[in-house]
Amino acid sequence: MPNQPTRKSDRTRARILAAARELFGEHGFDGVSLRDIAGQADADPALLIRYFQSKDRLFAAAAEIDLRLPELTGARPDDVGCILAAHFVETWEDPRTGTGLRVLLRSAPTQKETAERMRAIFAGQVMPAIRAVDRSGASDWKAAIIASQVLGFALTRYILELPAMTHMPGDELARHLGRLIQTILDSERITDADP
Amino acid sequence: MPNQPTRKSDRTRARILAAARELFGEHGFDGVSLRDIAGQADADPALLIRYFQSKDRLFAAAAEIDLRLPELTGARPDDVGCILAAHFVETWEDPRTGTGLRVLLRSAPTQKETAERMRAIFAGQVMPAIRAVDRSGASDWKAAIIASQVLGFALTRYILELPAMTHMPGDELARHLGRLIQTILDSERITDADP
DNA sequence: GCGATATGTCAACAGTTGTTGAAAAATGGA
DNA sequence: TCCATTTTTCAACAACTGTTGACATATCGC
Repeated sequence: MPNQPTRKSDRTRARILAAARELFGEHGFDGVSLRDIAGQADADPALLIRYFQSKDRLFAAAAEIDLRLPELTGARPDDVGCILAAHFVETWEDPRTGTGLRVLLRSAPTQKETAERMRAIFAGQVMPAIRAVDRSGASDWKAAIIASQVLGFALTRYILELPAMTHMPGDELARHLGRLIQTILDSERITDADP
Repeated sequence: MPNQPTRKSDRTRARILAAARELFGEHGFDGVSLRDIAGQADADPALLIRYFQSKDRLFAAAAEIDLRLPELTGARPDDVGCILAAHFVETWEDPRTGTGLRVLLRSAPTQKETAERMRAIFAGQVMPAIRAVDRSGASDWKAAIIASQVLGFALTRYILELPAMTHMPGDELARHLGRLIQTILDSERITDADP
């Protein structure tokens, strides 16, 4: 039976992937061995290779994400910051999507390929979304600063876990971030003459 | 001769430390082996242990930093954001201080003790500095958000190296960041009634 | 029952890691 | 020169890594 709707191995494959996402998200690529993942998934280390070919490919599968940024073209310009911030908090708090993001952000600083993937996500998903709502000619620096804000919030709250950040309720966090994003979107390019 | 002004070994010790700072800052704790550092410092791997006892202690020595935040009590309130931002860019761009910061931020996501050290720096250096210039009762969340902004800038520019961030001139970066920090300092606490 | 295929287990490989202790070389004062 | 101390080198250790291939077990149509 080559391709039945649900094969026996698909469930263990999913178990392995779930364990990998959880451990990679908490300790990063180098902090987790295949035997660690195999132990958590109740599987043999050789199976991980059988199903995912290599540790890198397993990590790549665990780090697969889609930002699913909301459509912004129809939104009121003053609401864009709020919308983006709310979407950010939702995506990071929901384990189904947040775990993958944690995997990515946790390992990107020490894994060159992961950093490259984040750059690709920025160029392919974040920049187009900002361009769609920014009528000023050069919106690239706005996208970059917004990305730095969002990643700064994520880093301090979910990765470094600064107490002042983890203690903040999600909706308050969203309002702060929304305000800041809106500030960037509304601002003009800073020139040398600016104080 | 027990304690001459400059002993022979002090120079190789310094060479080892410099190599460690450079490599740890670029690849993180797990991405660098003692043999890598020894190779770069033209020394024997055993020497690193002899001088620093263990890899963890060597890393700790390489990650030793002091933010040296400027005295803000006398500054005009409207200038604080600009002052902090300028100090931030200087500290990160200067290799003497920037390398140590890179070591810290690169490894903090995967090294629990390094993350703990960053939390300590935040509590011991950043929060007091913000408290000194903020007259509103609760300035802790302001300090947390400012830290997230600063770390977001550092992460995207020096660690992930988003092109839109690395291409930005230092002074432009400082002006953007200064504006944002000032916005946070001037803002009031957000309540549920806030749109 | 049989045989084929899919699934899981086991032991072992070659390489790298941090760390150690003993031996060798360099250094400088007597 | 010889001696004592500092500085460096060398070889090896035990543990862990990703990965492999051979073997065992289960599953299911017939």
